[in-house]
Amino acid sequence: MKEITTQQQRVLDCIQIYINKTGFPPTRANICKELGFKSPNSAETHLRALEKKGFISIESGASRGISIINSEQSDINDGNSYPVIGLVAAGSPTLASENIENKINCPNDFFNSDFDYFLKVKGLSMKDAGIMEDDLVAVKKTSDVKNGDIIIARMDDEVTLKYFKRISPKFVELVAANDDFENIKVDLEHQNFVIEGKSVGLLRKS
Amino acid sequence: MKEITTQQQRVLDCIQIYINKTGFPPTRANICKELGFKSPNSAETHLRALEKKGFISIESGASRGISIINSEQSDINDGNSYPVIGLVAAGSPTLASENIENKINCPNDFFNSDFDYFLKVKGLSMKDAGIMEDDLVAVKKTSDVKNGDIIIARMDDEVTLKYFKRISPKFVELVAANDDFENIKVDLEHQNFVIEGKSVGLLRKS
DNA sequence: TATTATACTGTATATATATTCAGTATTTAA
DNA sequence: TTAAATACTGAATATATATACAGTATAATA
Repeated sequence: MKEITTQQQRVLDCIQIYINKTGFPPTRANICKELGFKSPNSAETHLRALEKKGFISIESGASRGISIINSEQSDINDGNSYPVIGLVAAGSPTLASENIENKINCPNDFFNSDFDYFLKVKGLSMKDAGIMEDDLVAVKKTSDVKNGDIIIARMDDEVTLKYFKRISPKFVELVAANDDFENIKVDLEHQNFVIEGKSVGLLRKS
Repeated sequence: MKEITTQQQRVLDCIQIYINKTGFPPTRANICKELGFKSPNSAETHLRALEKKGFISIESGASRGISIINSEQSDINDGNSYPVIGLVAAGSPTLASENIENKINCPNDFFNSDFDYFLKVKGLSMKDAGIMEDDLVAVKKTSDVKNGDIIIARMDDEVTLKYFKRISPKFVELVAANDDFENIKVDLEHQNFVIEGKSVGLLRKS
């Protein structure tokens, strides 16, 4: 993160205050009015500078398309607000903001183990384990898993929730809790396989 | 706060998710794209309905001028303590201290509805509904239940967790979510039947 | 029965807004 | 000392966006 100038800081503060007040970001004209500029281009150039330095992002063409990039809350929570991440068929369940559906406040000792985020379940492959569609699985990011653990695994670009079962040093089986689903045998040497974490709890809102 | 319809809830969720994702509220067109509407006026009318009911505020003329009104926020009491009550075959699940196994701290807006206590599940009669042994069901004390609700019912001295199904003015059926269990037909006139409450959420620690 | 609320499609438009271009001036780094 | 970054004014414009208007249809309510 590069250094910010006094004026740029004023503009950044102005954006934050505007969002706090109204719930949505300002236009160029709004910023001008707040800070006394007479040309929208004053705001524009400051915004572009802030964007270049990584303090904000600007969605091209969108009105009020400014969002403040918060470098503080690096990725995970620091208090007791946990992100909810959608389980998408393709792509990793990262904590990048575009994957975060919302956040849930809950004590950090809520489950028996600490955890990092909630994963919103799609499909019924773990039905017999009592995990239903739209359930929120509390996930602890770790690769330290043992047989019988419910794990979040990524193969190539597909993310799945399955029981973990090691069948030999080089082979792992991902076991579904639903007769309608096939188990997946993973060749650790020849397949791209990553363990994202394991389930340490579950939350259902209904 | 008036009642919200299913579609209005979808629009409200859509707005919240959009803000979480992008940092700024959606346009009418954005909402249409997300929810599959073909006319911006579909979004417009939903927004006006949500505004009228007090869920959002809309700044006239401003682009993306939507902000969500958070009615829950008023309670600073975020560390509420809820009792965990064991589901015992005989006897009512009362809040008397001898029935309280322990207490759990969780925000009072944790589930979609407010609730009164956690019920610790015994047995697998609701297995196919994703409710397993030792799960904690968040229970709202009420007798206002409708078909399909998962209810906590007491017959004579036996407490059970079942689906509620009214089959006639004088008969109710308690439906299990497990083929190994028989459904129970209740004669409201001749049997001692009390609805203790209904499930509004679930918590699993594992 | 009429009325209101809900839930949409489809078209049109005034205006809100981002963004470019043309300047001026000062300060900082190579 | 030359370029690049900062810090503005002022005008112009394509388009993004809110919003009104005209319909259709269904369910709930009085």
